[in-house]
Amino acid sequence: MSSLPANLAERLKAQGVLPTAQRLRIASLLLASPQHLTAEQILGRLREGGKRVSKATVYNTLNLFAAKGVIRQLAVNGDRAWFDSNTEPHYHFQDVETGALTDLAPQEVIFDKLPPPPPGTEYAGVELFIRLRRV
Amino acid sequence: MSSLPANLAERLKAQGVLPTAQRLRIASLLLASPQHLTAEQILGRLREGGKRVSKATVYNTLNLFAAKGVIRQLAVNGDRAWFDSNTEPHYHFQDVETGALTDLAPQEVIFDKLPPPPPGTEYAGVELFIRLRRV
DNA sequence: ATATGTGCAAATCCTTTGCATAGAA
DNA sequence: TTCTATGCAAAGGATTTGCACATAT
Repeated sequence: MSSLPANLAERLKAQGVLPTAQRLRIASLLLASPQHLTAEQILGRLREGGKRVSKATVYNTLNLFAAKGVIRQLAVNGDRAWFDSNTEPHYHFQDVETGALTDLAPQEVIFDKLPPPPPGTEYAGVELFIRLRRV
Repeated sequence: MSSLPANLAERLKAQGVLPTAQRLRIASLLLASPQHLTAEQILGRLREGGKRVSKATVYNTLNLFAAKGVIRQLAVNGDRAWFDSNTEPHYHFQDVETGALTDLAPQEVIFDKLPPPPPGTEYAGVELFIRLRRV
């Protein structure tokens, strides 16, 4: 419904990103479906696919995409960053052991009460992680 | 109300932590009040106070404390870990720019609906970060 | 005694950066 | 051309680890 490869270049341009070959490769990989990938995973998959992309470009591109709102960067585990292809408001389950993330549709979480932003501030986003342990 | 220095050794023992001199120093610093500190901040304050503690011991101790439930480790910003002296259920405001954390009392957030844990899993905790931007 | 903790420096892991080359406008 | 992107290797910063010495039971 959103980003067929053919539209990708347009989509990137619309979000202020010059659509180069490497950026299109990274975008088509990550935006193919709702998913959470690390930089290393993305680099690995590109190289499996025979694509030549440097680690620096992967990081540069992911940071650029996150800054332009093409993807969302999740800082969950402290150790490494996860990049989420879903930029719509939503929440996450997180496996305590592996750190793996699963999307939660926004309607699965309803807040009855949230604190107002303190004076001089405004909401910039709500991050909700429900940690799960296997039993 | 909770951990006067005199009780600290008992408290650590009760939670399965051998109360050594370094551990007591770190505990009395961090548990003195509800706060969020990084490992580097803790190391710095101990050394300002003329205490001799190695970086490795600070990290070892913080990890041990977190594993034993003496403190809570927050993985928010991706770059460095924050250690929270408050182990009671509660949530956080987070400054988007600095990453600084502020406690939210649990009664300030009320969930009307939360998803059930998927089969084979159970809740291990709920992390809620409300990101704030200065205006 | 015997197990556990501590300190130091080196090692590791993720991410960023400097700089020369390649590509886009 | 002129500006921006890419690749490579080196640098950077937080955290962990190996090992000898010190401390706890």
